[in-house]
Amino acid sequence: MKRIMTVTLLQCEGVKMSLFQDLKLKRRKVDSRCSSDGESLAETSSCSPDSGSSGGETSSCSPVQPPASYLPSESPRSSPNPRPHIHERASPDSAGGEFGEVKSCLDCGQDDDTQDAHVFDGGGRQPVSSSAMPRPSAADSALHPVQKCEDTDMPERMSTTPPPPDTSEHPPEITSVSIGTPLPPPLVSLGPPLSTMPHTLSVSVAGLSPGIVTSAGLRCGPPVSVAQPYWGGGASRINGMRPEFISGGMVQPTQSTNVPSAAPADSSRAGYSPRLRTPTVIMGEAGGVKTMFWSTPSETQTSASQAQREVLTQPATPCAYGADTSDAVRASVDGLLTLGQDRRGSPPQLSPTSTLSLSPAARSPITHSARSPHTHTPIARSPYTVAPSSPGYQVVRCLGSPQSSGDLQLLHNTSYIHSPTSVDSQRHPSTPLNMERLWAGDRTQLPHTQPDSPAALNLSTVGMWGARTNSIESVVTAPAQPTPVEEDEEDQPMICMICEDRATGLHYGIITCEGCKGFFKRTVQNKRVYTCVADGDCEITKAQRNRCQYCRFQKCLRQGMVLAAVREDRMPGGRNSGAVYNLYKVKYKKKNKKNGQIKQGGNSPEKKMVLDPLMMPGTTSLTSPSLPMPISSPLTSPPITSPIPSGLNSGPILKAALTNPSEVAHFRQRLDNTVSSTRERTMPYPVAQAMIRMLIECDDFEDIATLKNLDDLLDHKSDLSTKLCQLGDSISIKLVQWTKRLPFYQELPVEVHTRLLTHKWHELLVLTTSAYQAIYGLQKLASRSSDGTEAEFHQEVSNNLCTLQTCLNSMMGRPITMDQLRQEVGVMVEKITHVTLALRKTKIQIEEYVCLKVIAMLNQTRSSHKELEVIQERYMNCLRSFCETHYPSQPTRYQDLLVRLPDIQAAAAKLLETKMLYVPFLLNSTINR
DNA sequence: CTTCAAGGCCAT
DNA sequence: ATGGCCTTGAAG
Repeated sequence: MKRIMTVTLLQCEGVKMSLFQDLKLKRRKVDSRCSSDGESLAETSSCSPDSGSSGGETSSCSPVQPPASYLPSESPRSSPNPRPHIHERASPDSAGGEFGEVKSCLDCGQDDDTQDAHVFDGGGRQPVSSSAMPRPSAADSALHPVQKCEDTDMPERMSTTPPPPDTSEHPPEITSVSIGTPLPPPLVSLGPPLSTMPHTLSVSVAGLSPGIVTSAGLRCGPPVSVAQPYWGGGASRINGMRPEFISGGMVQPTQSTNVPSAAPADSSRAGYSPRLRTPTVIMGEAGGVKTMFWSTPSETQTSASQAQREVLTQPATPCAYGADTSDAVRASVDGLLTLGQDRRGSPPQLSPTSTLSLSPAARSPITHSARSPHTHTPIARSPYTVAPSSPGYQVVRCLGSPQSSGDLQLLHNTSYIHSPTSVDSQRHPSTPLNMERLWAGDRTQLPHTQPDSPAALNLSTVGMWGARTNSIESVVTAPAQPTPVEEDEEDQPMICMICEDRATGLHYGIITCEGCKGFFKRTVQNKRVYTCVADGDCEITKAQRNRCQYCRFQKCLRQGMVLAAVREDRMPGGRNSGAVYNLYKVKYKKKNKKNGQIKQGGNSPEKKMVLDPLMMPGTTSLTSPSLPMPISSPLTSPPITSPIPSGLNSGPILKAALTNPSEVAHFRQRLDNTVSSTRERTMPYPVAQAMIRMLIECDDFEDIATLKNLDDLLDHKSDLSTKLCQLGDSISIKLVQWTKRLPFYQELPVEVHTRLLTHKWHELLVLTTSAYQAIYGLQKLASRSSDGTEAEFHQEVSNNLCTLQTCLNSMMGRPITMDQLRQEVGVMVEKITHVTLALRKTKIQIEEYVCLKVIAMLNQTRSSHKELEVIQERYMNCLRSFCETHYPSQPTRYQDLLVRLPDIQAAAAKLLETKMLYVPFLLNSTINR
């Protein structure tokens, strides 16, 4: 409680809520443990009737059945305060919302809903509500990091916003970066030193005019000078944001040679001339709002410093976080976007080379000529696009939330679904399921890592849904010929994916009947143990489903039913936590026949199932109006002959199951016929190899994953906030540089890159650092084998915490107890370690890492962007090609890698939550010590 | 408000 | 033990 109170002083509602949720979660975990224990006890003491069953229950156990647990139905419900469902893993999005959640004006606190619309509306337009956007001048900012309030002239400033720069001559550049990292409340308990982790780390990386390799010196923005004051009671925070969160080139360049951005700390003193108006990138997270955006030069700096000036002069408020912070963020965005970066409308005339030669990117050992922009595969011409029906595509589509961990598992399982015939589809040899071990916690025998926590879910279902979507899309894209399936989709009953009985909805992740739903629930709740008297491949149909519980349950798992969806606390009603529910939540999205027509001109009504919260229409790239030509069209290749990865797509079947049960068998047959042809659609390895090579060249792996100035960071005698600012600068700069070097950089508008980095930078961070640890960490720990066991995990976590403790002790100059550490960063370290170990176990290669990184970045959470999908598919195909070529004996390697993305998201979310961005770097950097 | 996926009830 | 039907309650 004390903690809550303390934090409340610093937080706005969003943050407070987060903390409360956190506490509730912890409480719930305790409860769950109790419940579990109680259940176990009950287990051993009685041979249970069904849960909550009052009468008529026999006490007979199921075959070879140990006593099943029995939790009196009234036990959890009799509680006056039933345990609420806590979202185990708050998604980054849900944590604080996106820009759209910003409610009030940065300066006056007035509501300003109008800002939402133009945050990322393509750029180039003047935000109607931009009057709220402070527009500091770069020079002012540089000279007067803290200035008086001048918010009264805001409207005027806005009205005088210069027109968008001529992008044909000077395309927007990413040269200035800020990382906003609001002080994490939990850090309060770690004491002042850590609390000096600045809200915002900023850096301006100036660039000269295109084509000129400039002094890419970095300037660590105001953070250094203003960091400290802002922590004291938040007096100097404006809306919870440190002023420097808006930054821009501010200082005169002190040199004209390249300054290695690899050492931002060293180069941070280098400044830039105000005349070198460069775009600003603001990246970070404030009050739950992730921020990262950049803008064109002049305005950026002007608005940045202006904003900073005003931010600094805002009256202190005890409620400095949350929406207000978001205001600042959005205000900045507005201001930045005011500059007009609509490259969509006016394609950049400059070569990417000239663009890339700007800023610190120029210091890259990689010459841009080596990555000629001309080698970029045009979006619309890429012949190597992954069909939305592909497993990887579906997997990634489902990665919107960090909770989607286990969801991908079905990618492996679906091979079963892919079986040739109706009968075969249910009968298959499989690894025997040891249910005793399963209930004891051994989830390894589950169809590829079905998660055992609510936070990690089974994606299989999602994948199938996605496939179904594809199927629907296939129909949709043939507007003139709506199929019968489409026509009476709504009237058709659903069929159970387990027994083909009439389904009643989505249960525990898949479409099932009430019977299979109940069966699965009882089995899990009571931890029943079944055995099969035959050979474990009994056919499960409506008529025979009760003949073999073992095979029925096995099929439940195989088809993707999620263990974690069965609530431990038996809380009725409501929705599952996002951690569980989002993974398989599906929605029908009916588009208005007239207004919601398919972009491509489809005339038929579209009934589309999308994954929520991704809310991605999931349409194929062909539906993108911006694409001059179709990429891979279901029209040209009917649904059934479309590239369906072998054994990995049950979409058509599910689609049929949901819409027209009579077609199920037919679909199965047709699916089977196409299985053999899927490989032929794989991207030729030489092509993939070339593309991967380009990615590797883009990625200065070690540079981005480690700290060059670790010793300096660990020296507590120097200003910690400065060092952290520098670290933040370094991170953001490297990410921006990486983005700009990407082969497809020019294929997307700047605002899209902005959005991507805004939402993904922390995931990229986790992936990079974890992959680095996975690849190089073990080399340093030669004695340790990577067996992926629990013991190894705990050992690794423990080691990492020790490492952190040592580092923090050194950084802060005072001891931090392990308890403190565990409390504040324990979960985060665990999650990161989990990712690291998983990647290590897979023995991830750098080729795979670079592909994953791009895939992760391009993964969309809410909106749909066809170009992104196309590019993402391209690299997914690359990855698959690489995996298939180099690891033919590991048919699931591709999926194994993709399934790490949800874990990465989860870890990244936690990283954001703790705001201790330096942690993974500390862990990485110590590898070499 | 509606939706819908949880859990519960209880006849079989 | 099963499964049809009901209640619940978070999410939208």
